[in-house]
Amino acid sequence: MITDLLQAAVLDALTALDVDPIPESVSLERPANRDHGDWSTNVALATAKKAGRNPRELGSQLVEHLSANLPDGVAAVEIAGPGFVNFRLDNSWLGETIAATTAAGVETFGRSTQPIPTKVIVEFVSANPTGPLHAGHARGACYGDALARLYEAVGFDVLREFYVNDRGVQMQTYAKSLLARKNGEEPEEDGYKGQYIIDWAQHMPDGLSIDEALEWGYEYAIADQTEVLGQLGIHFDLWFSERSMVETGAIEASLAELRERGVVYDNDGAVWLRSTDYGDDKDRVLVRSDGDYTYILPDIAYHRDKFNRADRLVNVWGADHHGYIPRMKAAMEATGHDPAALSIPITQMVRLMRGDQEVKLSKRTGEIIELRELVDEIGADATRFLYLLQSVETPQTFDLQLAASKAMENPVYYVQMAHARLRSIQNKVSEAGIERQPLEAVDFSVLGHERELELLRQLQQYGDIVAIAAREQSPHKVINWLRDFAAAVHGFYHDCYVMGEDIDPTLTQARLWLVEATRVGLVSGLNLVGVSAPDSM
RNA sequence: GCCCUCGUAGCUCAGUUGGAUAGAGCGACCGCCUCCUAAGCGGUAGGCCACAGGUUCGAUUCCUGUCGAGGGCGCCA
Repeated sequence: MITDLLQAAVLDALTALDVDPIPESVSLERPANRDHGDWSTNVALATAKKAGRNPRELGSQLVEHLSANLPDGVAAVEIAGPGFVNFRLDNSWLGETIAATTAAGVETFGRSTQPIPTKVIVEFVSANPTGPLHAGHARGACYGDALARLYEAVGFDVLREFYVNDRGVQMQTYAKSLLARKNGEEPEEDGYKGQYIIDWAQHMPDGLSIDEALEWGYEYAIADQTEVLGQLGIHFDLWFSERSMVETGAIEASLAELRERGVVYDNDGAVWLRSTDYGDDKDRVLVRSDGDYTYILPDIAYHRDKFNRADRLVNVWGADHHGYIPRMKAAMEATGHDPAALSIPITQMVRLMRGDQEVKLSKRTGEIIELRELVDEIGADATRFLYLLQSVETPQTFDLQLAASKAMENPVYYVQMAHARLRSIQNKVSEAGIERQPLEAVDFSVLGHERELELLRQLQQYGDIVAIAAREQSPHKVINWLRDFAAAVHGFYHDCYVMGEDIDPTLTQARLWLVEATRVGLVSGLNLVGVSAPDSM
């Protein structure tokens, strides 16, 4: 890697200049402004004070030393600003980047080649099995799956899990509501009143008992949720049943363990977790005075189970659950687990708009918009891409009109069109009877157009972007890269013709390889966010 | 009242462990098709990075406070 080379060269120079102390690491970054070269280090600024030197002066000395001993691939070293040292590369990296990218291919480009022996469980969606998924679940669904893909890309061993709250009063209520509708009656006061209950009840067999209705409704809801998630290309490795932990005794085992650790106590006939000892603002009831569990005890049991199977846990929760993070972390600490091994990204709320108009309810049912309606209206690719468009930490405004638009103003079409154009070039060239020659036979020194350089610069950055996106749990960074990269593709497409009367065959070959490398990058990025790369549009 | 998240262009949002002149898309205005899809490309205008302090060579970024927005504070899940 060029960065290793540069770091070593800078450290050598610092030693030669008797800088003391020598910094532990030399940070290299890509300057935002291209006039500042290809790579830049602030090492002179960072070390000057400790070493009792003037930053700008130290920088100049570094430049002098480095210029006299130019590292391979470096064309020039310059001093700038308060003491930045900037590196300008020669053009040898162009061909190298193309070769590396195409050799890696879409499956491995930008991804870690070495598996990390760490098991990560990403739990997301985890909606109640009492109805269809609605639009509010979409952000967590798209985010959770993209996060899982990112973790896989950097080498983790990843499991996707859906925690099914199939125990508790809501299941009874759900079953009663189904039965009521089956009999043509209104559900009781606090029952489920949605249109979907009426629709689903019609499919339910006659004469079911409440337990049978519960089982039937449970299966039906899970099947429905699985289907719509499948439309989005989201599949879970495990649908973990809360109820199963009653049967296996896992819940009682967890409670016994908590008692053993002395972190629970009895009061008012209930069993309490002493969570205030671990940073929570209140102690929490684990077992109610009527003997039933609150949600938190099964939750603890579930996390205990997960920690037995994995090293790191990631729970994707909606903003309405953020208040539960402290108690969950407290519970983990109380059970002897490292709270830092559990991370809980929160997805902020989404406002659905149709143009200027806020969309609160479904036109069809007059109720909360189902995820299925959303996917039917705008498609799976747009749903995934647009929900990932921005950081989940910030509330999102989602415009359905824009999402359904088949014009370039729609970011997902803009990016997919970039891929279609690359394919189009390849097809045209192929139709003209031109074959891409072996890499070794191609002269990449003919490349150098600003559009070409921009594509290659972005390809070079992609691996870093993936690593940062995974580390920061921010798939939207991949989306941003894709948008920038697509812009570079459209610019190249516009200004740099691959084939034509006035295009030298040597240039055609070099650009043909560049097109393929670019395509690999684009497809790899789209795969990471679960969006398709169509060959034509 | 307490807790969490957030506040950047007219709108929707980026901003990579604190770096150089804060970016992109949309909208507005102005250009570019004899040529692999103009479903595109280029340019111009548009900013007190909510506000006030602090930390330091340097703060949109870190800390504190104020104001504003959203969410949460059950023996519901």
